[in-house]
Amino acid sequence: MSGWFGIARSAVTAPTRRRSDSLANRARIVAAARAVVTSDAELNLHGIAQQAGVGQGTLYRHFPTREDLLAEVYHHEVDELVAAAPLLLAAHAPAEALAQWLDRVAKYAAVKRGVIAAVEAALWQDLTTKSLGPIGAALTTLLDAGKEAGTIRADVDAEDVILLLAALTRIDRADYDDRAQSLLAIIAGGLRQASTQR
Amino acid sequence: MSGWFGIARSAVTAPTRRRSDSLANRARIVAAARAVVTSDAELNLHGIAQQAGVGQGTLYRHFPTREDLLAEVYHHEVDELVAAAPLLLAAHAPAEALAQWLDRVAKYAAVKRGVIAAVEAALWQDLTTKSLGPIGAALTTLLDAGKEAGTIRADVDAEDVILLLAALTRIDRADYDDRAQSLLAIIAGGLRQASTQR
DNA sequence: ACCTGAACACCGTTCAAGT
DNA sequence: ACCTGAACACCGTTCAAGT
Repeated sequence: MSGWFGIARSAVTAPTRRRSDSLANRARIVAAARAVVTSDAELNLHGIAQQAGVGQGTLYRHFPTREDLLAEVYHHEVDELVAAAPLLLAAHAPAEALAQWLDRVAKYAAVKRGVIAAVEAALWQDLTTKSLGPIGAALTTLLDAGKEAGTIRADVDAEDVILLLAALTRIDRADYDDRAQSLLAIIAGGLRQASTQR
Repeated sequence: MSGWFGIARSAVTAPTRRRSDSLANRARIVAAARAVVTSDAELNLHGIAQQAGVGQGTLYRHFPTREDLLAEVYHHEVDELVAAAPLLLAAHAPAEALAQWLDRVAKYAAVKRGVIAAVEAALWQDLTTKSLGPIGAALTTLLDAGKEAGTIRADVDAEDVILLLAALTRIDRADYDDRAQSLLAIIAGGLRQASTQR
């Protein structure tokens, strides 16, 4: 279910058998990063390496960019979002399914701001590869269904939505709930095809 | 015309008479920053100080944060945007005026990405002061007119729009024109009150 | 009153040496 | 094959000394 689209999550794990210390280090790095991100905020790479008890070089070997690390930390959250798309589509009309999916993204983002960063990271990672990545694919599914139904604008794509979603990151923690809802309402509304209008 | 709303642009220029070398330094710093921003990108503060021929401390004295500096560099652009709002409102229906104003923002952003950063900076600067700043005021004027006419959602405000506009910064230079238009269409559409719909 | 620039702190990145 | 950690580069920020 989580591998709903056949895209490799991380090319870092090579086909060759890996040494056990390497795997252990990788796990400790991810655990340390998750702890930092979950607690308050701001992960700095030196600190992560130290808390994980590995050298900086080791961190780099496993995760060349901060995005790679974040993507791994939010592995599960991303999977859940990806899995939710077809389920929502089965239960609701496309435009409504999309709105609910966006809502779910906002909920994740409320708990952990990094989720959005990870969502972005997942996209940027793959943008060079021309493929959009699992999150992009999930979004595309939702958008396409709506376009076919005539309730979503034909001239928008997943990248548009992800770019706009990045705004959630900048909201002040204090008034996140209200403002996130505002932004999502604007985005969801803007994606709708005003077929009955005018 | 530019001071259409009685908000001081910069509190750095104190009421007391300033020394001429101070003024000259300030001008040179702004000129250097403008040159850097206009040419390609990435302004680093050490470099600006060096190109301006002043010490780092001097740069700091004049512009405590990078945002302060950017805001000054884009002084004129911000003024023009602010001045455009009432003119557009006089010539078009509110929702249309808003759409055109957003379009103008995108045009500025196309030439110089920093404009958006400055727009954001201008807002963030003043967010602590509770006032929204000139750009926020201009946007509020546009939104309010639309709300009164019943063509703009009543539950959105200037900060929502500015948060979403920040997405323009992240667009790849290569496909800026197309994608900026997409994003603006979504934003403008999402701000509209779907009064005739449903 | 304002300026200079050495110095500090922080953080991402690399690489020679180790096992 | 993988790891370590000193070292480098970069950049924002501060501050003692100068005029």
